[in-house]
Amino acid sequence: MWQDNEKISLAIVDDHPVILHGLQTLLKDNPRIYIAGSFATGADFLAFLEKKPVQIVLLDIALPDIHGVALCKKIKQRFPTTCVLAFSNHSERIMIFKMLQSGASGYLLKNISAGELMTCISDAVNGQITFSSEVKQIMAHVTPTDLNTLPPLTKRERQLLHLIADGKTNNEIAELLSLSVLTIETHRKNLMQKFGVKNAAALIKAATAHHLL
Amino acid sequence: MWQDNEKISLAIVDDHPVILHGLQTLLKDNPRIYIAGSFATGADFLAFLEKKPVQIVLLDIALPDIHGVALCKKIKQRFPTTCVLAFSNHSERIMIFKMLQSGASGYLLKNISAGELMTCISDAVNGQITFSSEVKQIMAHVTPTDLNTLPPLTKRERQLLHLIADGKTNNEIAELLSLSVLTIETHRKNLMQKFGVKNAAALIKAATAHHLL
DNA sequence: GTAACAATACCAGTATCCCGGTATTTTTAC
DNA sequence: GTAAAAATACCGGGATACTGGTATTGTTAC
Repeated sequence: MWQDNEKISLAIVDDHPVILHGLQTLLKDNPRIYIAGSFATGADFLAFLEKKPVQIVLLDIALPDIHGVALCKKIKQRFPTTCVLAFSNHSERIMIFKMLQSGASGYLLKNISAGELMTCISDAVNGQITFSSEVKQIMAHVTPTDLNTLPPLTKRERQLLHLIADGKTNNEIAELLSLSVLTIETHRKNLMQKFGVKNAAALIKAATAHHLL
Repeated sequence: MWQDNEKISLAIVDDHPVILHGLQTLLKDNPRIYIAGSFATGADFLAFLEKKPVQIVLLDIALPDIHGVALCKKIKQRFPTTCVLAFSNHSERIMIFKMLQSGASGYLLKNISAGELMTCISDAVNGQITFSSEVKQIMAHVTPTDLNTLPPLTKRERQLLHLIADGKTNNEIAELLSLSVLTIETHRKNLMQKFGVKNAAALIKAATAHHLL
């Protein structure tokens, strides 16, 4: 258990002023927390960290300059003792695990309650992995889409995916790219194999589910 | 111009505690604003309005009990003088216009700055339609998808859409629904006509763009 | 009750796709 | 520099989809 008399030094990184103020309000009256700073960009926060490390940071994933996953990695590389708590609207399972994989100590959705927020912060500072209740539910419910890990697509395949989605026929695509129709057929075949589907309609649906269109 | 000495009476409806606190913090120090109440559900707010009308309400669109568009209509029906400012994360053009259509005085995205928020509130109270800067941009950029208004689909067509997206062939669908293959072909043909596409792949893409899958 | 629409069904012909292979040439990565 | 991966290309045949019609029978809405 965390027992120190000192306050927990905490930083907030979020480019939404409303969220920023909300978090500050919820946290500033807490006697155990000291808000070391609030930042709207990843660069600002990294620069600050160099001068003044903090114990824990509430990190939005959608930042203007850098993706939350990348920022989290950077933070943990340079400051392994700083706890990163993802604080986001993204409720996709894959996002949660990407953040954890990148060293985050937990994942909170922005609809978290004040009480829960406090619990999660102290859990994280005490070295535990922690989640808001909704996140726990998301993690518990695996959908088939979550499971089927897609083999990586090649550039050509991604390109074809878009053309197929636009309703282009193999012939049209072949002409457009100055390739043999047979080549296009091969690519289309490989795409369907990778997605585990048996026609173009299902291919487009699956690709959409994987945020590839 | 709004000139009254009295403060603007304002309510907030949002089920995210962090957002709620953020708005309160940003607004409570403003001498021109009186926060009449904060609510997490549409029902709570409607009940409150009956007792104590407010001049303006900041309304989240994603509420647990009722959709923002429906709530806005109800508010404007019973209390036409109450200004509704949509306050949301939804950045889709169609959403903006649905809210305006339902009587909203403006649309703000949650990444709004403190200054902008104040400007928008006074604009709305002064009877003007108002938007946060990002919303203005969204409204200015029409995409083809926004324009093509889809003819309404029948029940059967919606059903077929899903089966086609799942990769089912006409034969499979016909068996599944105990219908003639020829009937399925007709439905599929009508679907493609309605969406203005010429094959199943494009159909699924278009349907997805219209949030129908 | 009647007009409009939805749902059903039919047909013939063509276009396109999908499957099962195999195989060569570039590119990329260590 | 060499091994792996990507991109290219080929083939035949069967399956499926798409086009362009028409037409009958429920079902709703005024």
